Amino acid sequence: MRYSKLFGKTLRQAPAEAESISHQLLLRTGMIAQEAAGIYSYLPLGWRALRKIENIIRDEMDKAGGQELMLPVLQPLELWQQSGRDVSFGKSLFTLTDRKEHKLALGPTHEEVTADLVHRYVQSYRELPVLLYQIQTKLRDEPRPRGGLLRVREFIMKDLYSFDADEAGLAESYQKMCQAYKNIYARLGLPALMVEADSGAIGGKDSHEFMVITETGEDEVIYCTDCGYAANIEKAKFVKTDKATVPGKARNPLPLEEIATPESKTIEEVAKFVGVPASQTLKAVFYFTDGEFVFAIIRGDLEVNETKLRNALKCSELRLATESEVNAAGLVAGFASPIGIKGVKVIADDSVTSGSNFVVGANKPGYHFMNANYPRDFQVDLITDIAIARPGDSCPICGGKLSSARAIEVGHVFKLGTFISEKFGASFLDSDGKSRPIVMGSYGIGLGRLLAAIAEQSHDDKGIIWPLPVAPYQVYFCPLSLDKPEVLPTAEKIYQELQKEGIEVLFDDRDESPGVKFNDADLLGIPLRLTLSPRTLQSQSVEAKWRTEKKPQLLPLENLAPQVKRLLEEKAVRAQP
RNA sequence: CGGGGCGUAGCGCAGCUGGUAGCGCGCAGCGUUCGGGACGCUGAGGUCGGAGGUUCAAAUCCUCUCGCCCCGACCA
Repeated sequence: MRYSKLFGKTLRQAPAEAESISHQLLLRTGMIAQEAAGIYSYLPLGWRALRKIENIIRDEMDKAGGQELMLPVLQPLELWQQSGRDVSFGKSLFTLTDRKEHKLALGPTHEEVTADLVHRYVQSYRELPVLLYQIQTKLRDEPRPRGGLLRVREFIMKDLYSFDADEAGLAESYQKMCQAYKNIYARLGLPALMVEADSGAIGGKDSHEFMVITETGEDEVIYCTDCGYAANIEKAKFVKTDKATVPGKARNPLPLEEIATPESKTIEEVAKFVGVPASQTLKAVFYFTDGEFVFAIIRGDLEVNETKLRNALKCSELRLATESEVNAAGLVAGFASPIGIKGVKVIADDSVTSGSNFVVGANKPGYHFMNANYPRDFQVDLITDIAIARPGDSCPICGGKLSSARAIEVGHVFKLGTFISEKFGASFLDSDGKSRPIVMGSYGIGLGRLLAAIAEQSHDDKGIIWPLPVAPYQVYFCPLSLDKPEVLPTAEKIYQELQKEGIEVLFDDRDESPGVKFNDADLLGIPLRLTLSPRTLQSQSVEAKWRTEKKPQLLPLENLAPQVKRLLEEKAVRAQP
C-alpha cells in the first residue's frame, strides 16, 4: 500500500473526547472514526488489524471443532419472548417495528436463533456435540458507551455456542473453548487472566471471564498471588475471619441489652460510642427489588456485594431503597434492627455467624442493642454469602492475602445448561430412546475490544506497538529524500520486491521530512521499519528497525526481500505461544 | 437514570463585560530544505450544535432542545 493513497490520516493531537489511551491512539492513527456515542467506523488500517484478529479467532475456533455460520441481525421479537430474555435484557435490547407492525429485535447475541436452529436440525445424540459460531455485528443499547472501543453499542463479536448431550459433554466443550481462548490471547500477544465470573440471573453454574489487567478496565479482579485464585469482584469469595472476638470479652452469648446511643447512626459512630470494633457490630442495608422491600444484614466491617445479593434473591431489579420506603417498612434508618422485625424479607450475610454479642440497632431512634446473637435474638429468611471481597482479605483457597486490579474483559464463557434449549424444544433422543434437553454453553469474544485492549497495554509515548500477528502491515518502508534521483527508482524496486515476496508493506512514498515519516511509523506501530536513504545507499544497504527495539541493523540491498521475509518469520516463531 | 464537564474551520484551542470571528496544526500553490513532527511567501476553509427570545445589533445575554465526554447506577 502506498501511504500517499491511504485513506485516513494521522493526527498530531488526539480529539478531546478521547480519554483512554487506546481511544486516543486508535483515533490518532486514523484506524477508527466515531459516528455517534458507542458507534464507530473502522478505517482501512483499523479494519486490517481487526481482520487479523478475526482470522486468528476463526483459526482457533476451527481447530477446536467449531463450524462457522452466519446468523441474522434482525430477529423476530417472539424469539426473545420465547426465551424470556426480552425481559432480562430489558432496555439493552434494540427493538423496532416493521411495516406490517411486526416487532423485531436487533440481535445483541445469538443463543436464541442458534437454539432454534439446533432444535430443527438435531434430533439424535449421534449428532452431538455441535459447536456453532459466528463472527458478526451485534447490537446492544448500552446505558453508557465508553472508552472508545471498550464499550460500544454496535460491535463485532465472535460467539460460539456448544450443544452437548450431558453435563460431561458440556464440561469437555467448555474445556476446549477455554484452551482455544488461551491460544487466541497468546497469539495476539495479550496477557489474559482467566477468572471466575458471575453468570448473571440466567445461566448455569460455571462462568469465567478472560481479563487483561489495565487501569482503564471497567471490571475489578480480585486475585491471590500465592495460589493463583482469581475472580471478578462480583463473584470473588474470601474468608470472613472471626474478627468479632475482642480480647477480654466473653465469646459466650451474653444477655441482650438495650443501650442509649444518641446521635450514633453510622457504623463508625456506633462502634466508637460503644467502644467496640466495627466487626463487633451488625450493619443493616435496605434494598428494593422487583417490587419487594429487602432488609440485608451484614457484619459492620463488611460491605454488601450487590451481585451476590441479586443472585441470592434471584431478582432482576435491585436498588437501594429510598428513605420513604424504609420508613414505610416501619424501620428507623440508622437504628434499624432485625430484632423483632415483621413482614419484611430479611437476608443475612453468613458473617453474622462469625462472631457473637454484636451491637445492632434497636429500631428506635437513639437506641441500640448490645449482645445480639444469631439465631438466638433474630431470624432471617435467607443466610448466605453476600459480602464483597476487598484487597487484604484472605484467599478462600489458600488463606493468602488477596489483591485487586482493574481489568478489561476480553472474553466470557458460560455453562448455560438447558435453560434456553428447553424453551426452544431443543432436545434429542439418547441411546435409550429417551428425549432429553440439549446442554448448552456460550463463549464470546468482542473483536473491537480486543483491538482496544492490545493498544491499551502495548504502546509507548510514541504510539502503538502492534504485535506482529495483529499489525495492519508488517513492514513500514520508509525511503528518505525521495526527490534525489538515486533514491526513488531503488525505492520503487524494493517496494515491488517486497510485495512479490508476499510481505505486507506500507510504502511511505510521501514527500515528507524524515521526522514526519519516522513519527508516523512509530505512531502506527508497524513492527518492522525499513529505511532507505542516500546514506544507506552509499553502503548499498537498507536500515531495518523493529518497533520494539532501539538499535537498527543494516541489510544489504542485494536480495533484500527474502532477508526481510526471514526476519519476519523468525520474529513470528519467537512470538509463538 | 443521578452528578459533573464540553459543543467556535478536518484536529487542538482563543474570543464570551454584545458591534458580525481568530491562533496553532493540518490542507492547496510556489520556492528553499531533507535521518526524528523544517522554513518562507501566497491561499482555501466556519449554518460559532439547533430552535426561540431580548436587542438597532448575539459566538457572546435568557429559555428550551440536541449531541459528545467523564463519574456513578446499569451492563450474561
